[in-house]
Amino acid sequence: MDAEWSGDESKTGAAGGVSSADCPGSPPPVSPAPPSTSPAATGAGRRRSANKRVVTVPLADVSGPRPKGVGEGNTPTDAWAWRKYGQKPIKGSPFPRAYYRCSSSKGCPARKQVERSRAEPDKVIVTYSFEHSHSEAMAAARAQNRQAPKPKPAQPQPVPPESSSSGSHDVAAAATVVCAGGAPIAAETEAGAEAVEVHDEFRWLYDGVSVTSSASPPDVEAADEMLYGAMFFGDPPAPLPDEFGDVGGLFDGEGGEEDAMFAGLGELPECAMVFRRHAGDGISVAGRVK
DNA sequence: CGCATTTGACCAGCGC
DNA sequence: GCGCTGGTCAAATGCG
Repeated sequence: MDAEWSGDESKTGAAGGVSSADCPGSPPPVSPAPPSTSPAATGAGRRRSANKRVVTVPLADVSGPRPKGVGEGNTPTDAWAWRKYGQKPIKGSPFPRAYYRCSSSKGCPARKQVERSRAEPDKVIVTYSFEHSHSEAMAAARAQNRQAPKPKPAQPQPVPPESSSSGSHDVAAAATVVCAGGAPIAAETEAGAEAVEVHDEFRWLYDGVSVTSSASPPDVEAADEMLYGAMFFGDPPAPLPDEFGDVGGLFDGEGGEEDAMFAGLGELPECAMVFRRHAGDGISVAGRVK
């Protein structure tokens, strides 16, 4: 399913089976019964087996014009305020994974991971973990606080926080699953919010690797070019897109492919600050990771 | 001045 | 038991 709580996400190599979590067409039974926000995954207990909800979103949907000024995870449409606290290259995936935590409330355990689907570069996978321990209003207020001063509308879809049942809602529950074809399986009230939310989330994805392989829709490519033309499409002589396009398929396999993938990265001139460090990690993969 | 993002290092879980 | 990978923390830097 698109949204599902996976008890274990061990070394499945990034969003391993997530890719399959596309939109089969069935509405995400986002059961409001989230796994008790166990203390797991809290600093001390870095639990990878923590319950998580995986949501796949088509990049096409998020390739829209991102309002500048909006933080990575601090989206205008998302009532929740997310703060990026880490990013790491995932083995088996050409794309890094970004870690966000709810900044709306101090002790809010809500977290989410955003990564681009390796199988489907035109899709991104958002993994939600834990629920928010505060009301959405709080988040909204906070978010607005920072966005209000912004002269630019930057709000394609001002999702009224009230739309969603306030109170103790977990992002996961509100998580919306959008179909790959761009067909939003809109399920919850925050459907739009979720979809749009990703917009910002994926900024790094674009920055990291403008993967718009041939599989990605033209608009995506255009967006990439527009957004990162100077960074990737303008500087790098090598056709990265194709590279990753192949990579996507290569990854279906595994093992040696990784090397190939990283080898490709190595070709990247100075692609991206994101890769600046990935290069190190990634390249190390050939010999020693981390 | 405050907040968010970025980056490096460290820790812990999981697989072999 | 060892090694690998993922996840989180903390410090530094940049921007609003």
